[in-house]
Formats: sequence, structure tokens, C-alpha cells
Amino acid sequence: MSTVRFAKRESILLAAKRIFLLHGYAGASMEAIAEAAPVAKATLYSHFEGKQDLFAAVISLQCEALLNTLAWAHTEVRDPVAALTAIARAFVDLIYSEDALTLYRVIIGEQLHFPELGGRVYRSGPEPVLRRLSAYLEDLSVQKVLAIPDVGVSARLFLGMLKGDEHFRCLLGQKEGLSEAEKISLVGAAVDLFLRGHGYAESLCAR
Amino acid sequence: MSTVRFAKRESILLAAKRIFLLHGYAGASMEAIAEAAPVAKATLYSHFEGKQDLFAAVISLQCEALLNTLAWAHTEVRDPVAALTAIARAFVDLIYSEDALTLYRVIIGEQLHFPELGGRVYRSGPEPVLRRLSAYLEDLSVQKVLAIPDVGVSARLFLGMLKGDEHFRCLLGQKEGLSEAEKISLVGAAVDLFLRGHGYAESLCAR
DNA sequence: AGAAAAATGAACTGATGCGTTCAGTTCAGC
DNA sequence: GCTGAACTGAACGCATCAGTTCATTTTTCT
Repeated sequence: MSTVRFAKRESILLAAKRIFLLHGYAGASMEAIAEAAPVAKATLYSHFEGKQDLFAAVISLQCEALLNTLAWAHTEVRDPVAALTAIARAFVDLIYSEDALTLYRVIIGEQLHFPELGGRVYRSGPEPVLRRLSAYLEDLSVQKVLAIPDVGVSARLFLGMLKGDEHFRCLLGQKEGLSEAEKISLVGAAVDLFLRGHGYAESLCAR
Repeated sequence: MSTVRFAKRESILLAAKRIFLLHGYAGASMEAIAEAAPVAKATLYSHFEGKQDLFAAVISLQCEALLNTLAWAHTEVRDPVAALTAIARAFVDLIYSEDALTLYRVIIGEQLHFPELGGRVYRSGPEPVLRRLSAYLEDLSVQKVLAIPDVGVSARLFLGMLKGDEHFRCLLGQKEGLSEAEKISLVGAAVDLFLRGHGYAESLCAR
């Protein structure tokens, strides 16, 4: 029956994920993965072509998982503050999660070895949010709520404010992640600056 | 005489830099470095304790070199557009340079192995610029040119816009770097949004 | 020139790791 | 209960690599 084989495969992927994300590609050994699965090394090689294949599978799965955590809030054109805050919050929750940071670190470090995985990672978070945000800004622009000369540029600037300095420090290991208070403060400041910068007067934040 | 020994040391560091930044820590072998220096392996070990020591030395040197490329433009309080543009441009030139991107990739990937080097890298670019910018914004705030509730937050948002999405794509290998036109456009958009967002009316950009 | 310091190159140790092989065992399905 | 596919565990081949050793040569300093 294939249900047992399937379970083995899942078990291998789970162990491989743990070990690859913990030690990086070079630091992970196939023996360690087999031991952690737990599965014989021969079994491991009957499910996957080799180390690279297994790594790619793990990363793809993790990308998919991360993308699924994205909270796609409804965006009401009528209330830009709430809509932008919701988009920003979903983005921040995603990219500052421990899972995402770990994934980013591993992929960035191994980017010369696996150039195609960088694209997969980008498409599993930043890109969809960017598209979503651009579409929303386009709405705002068409409906004359905001004056946005270039929707793409503005969307990038907005997401940049959210990922900027703090995220880089997280990647460099200088920061664990963002606390709830930090997230709220960051999102609030970014939304505020963004809306004011685009001439949205009704920004009622008291800061 | 020690001038020859010094030259050997320089030669080793140069070769080590090339190879470490090209292949990463794990992908670089001491034999390859010795061969590229060119120097006998024993000589290599007479200059450095071991692989980790050599790596740390290389990274420190590279950090120092990068920091020295930073163009510290004079910041005139009277013309925020020019001053912010200058700061932004220096920052963008630094963090999007091929050398910096390579360094970031290697250090981020090896961050679990060398946690202290992350701090060194952050202090060799982002941090000094952040401090400089914060000081300048403080000036602007004190002189009532701009209303800035929290200088630190605003500075981070500004730098974030410059490093945001594009930089992440560079780290992930999805982009080579920034063209001159892209840099100008990015800096202009960020300065514009930032100043407008802080109620600076005389922003005369025609965008 | 001669002594001392440094560099060379080549071999060697010890360890790790990828991937394979194979004889024996387990287990689902008929 | 039998059959065949999947799994096991342990060993093996082969390669790479960090770091050491040492006899020989080159260079530097006195």
C-alpha cells in the first residue's frame, strides 16, 4: 500500500526541513536527516534523487506553507487607513515570522548554489503582497482617493518601510523578531507617513 | 625583513576574500585559498590560526573597506531635499554595490556559524547612516523645518524605503543591482514621499 | 659569508559526507 | 499463508577537506 510509503515521505520531509533550516544546506548531512526521520539512508535515496533534490523539495514546501499563512484581509477602498493597515500587518506578520526569517537566511546564503530557489521564495510572500497592494493603490488612484503617479513605485516604498531596517537586522541576527508592540508601531508609522505623503488629509492619527 | 611577510599576508587576505565571497564559507577550501594566494598551506597557517580566524579577518577588512566607500556629504539644514537626497544616494550606492551585496549574502547565510559578524556588518553601513540621518532629522525638527515626532522611527522608515523591496530581490538573486536611472528614481521617490509625509510643502518635484 | 627566520611542497592523519550495495526483514494485499 | 514490494542496517568506495609534519630551499638580517 502506498499510504505507508507516503507517510515515510512526509516523515523524511519533516526531518529534512528541521535539519536544513537549522544548519543550512552544507551543514546538514543526509545521515543526520535519515536518523531524524527516522528512516534508513537507502529509503531516503529511494524517495529523493539526492541531497539537492531533497533540499529543493523542502524549500518549495516551506514556501507554500508560508504563503498559506498570509492573511488576505478584505480591502475596503473607502477606508485606506484600515485597508493599508491590514495589508501591512499581514505582510509584517509573514516576513518577521521565525519560519520566514530562517527560510530567508538559508536561501540567501545558498543563493549561488540554488539560484532558482530565490525566485520561489520571493514569489511566496513579497511578490503576491506587492501585487495585491498595487491593485489596491490602483483602485484608490482611479477613485481619486489618493493621487498616486506610479502605483508600482509607491507600493514598493510602502513595503520597503515595513521591511526596511528592522528586517535586515533580523536577517543579520541582531534581532529576534518583532514584538506585538513593535509591529503595531511600525505599521502605524508606515501607514501614516504613506498616506500623508500622498496627500490623504483625513489621517487622524494623533502621533 | 617583515615587509615581505606583510606582503604575503596581504596576498593571502586578498585571495581569501575572493574565494570566501565567491563560494561562501563552507564552499571555500583552505587549499584553494593557498593556491590562489599563491602560498604554501603551511604559510597560510603560520599567518592565521585557522579557517574561522581567516574568515573573520576577511570579513572585518571588507566591512572596513565598505564603510570607507561611504560618501559623507555635507548636510545643509536649509535644503532638506538636497541633504536627504545626498544621504539617500550615499546609502543606496553603498548597499546596492556588488561588494556589499555579496558580503551581505555570505554573512546572512553564515549567521548561525558566526553570530558576531552580523553585528560587524550592520555597523559597517546601515548603522552609521542611520545615526547620521537621525542627527540630521533632529536638526530639522529642532529648527522647526519638519515636524518629526520620533526621529528614530522616521529615519528607519526612510532608509527602509531605500532598502526595501529591491534590495531583498538583489539578496535573493532576482536582480543584479540598481542602474543609475533606477537609483535616481528610487531616491527621488523616497525623498519626495518622506518630505510630503512630514508636511514639507516646498517639495517642488514635478512627479 | 654565515646564522636565523620564513617559505615551500609534498605527504600524511583523521574525520566527514555523499551515494551505493546487499542480504535479510517487515508488511500490505491477494 | 504466500508473494512481492518496500524498508532496514551495516558496510563500503570514493572524494573532500582541515590541519600537521618535515626535510629542503629561499630569503633576510647581522
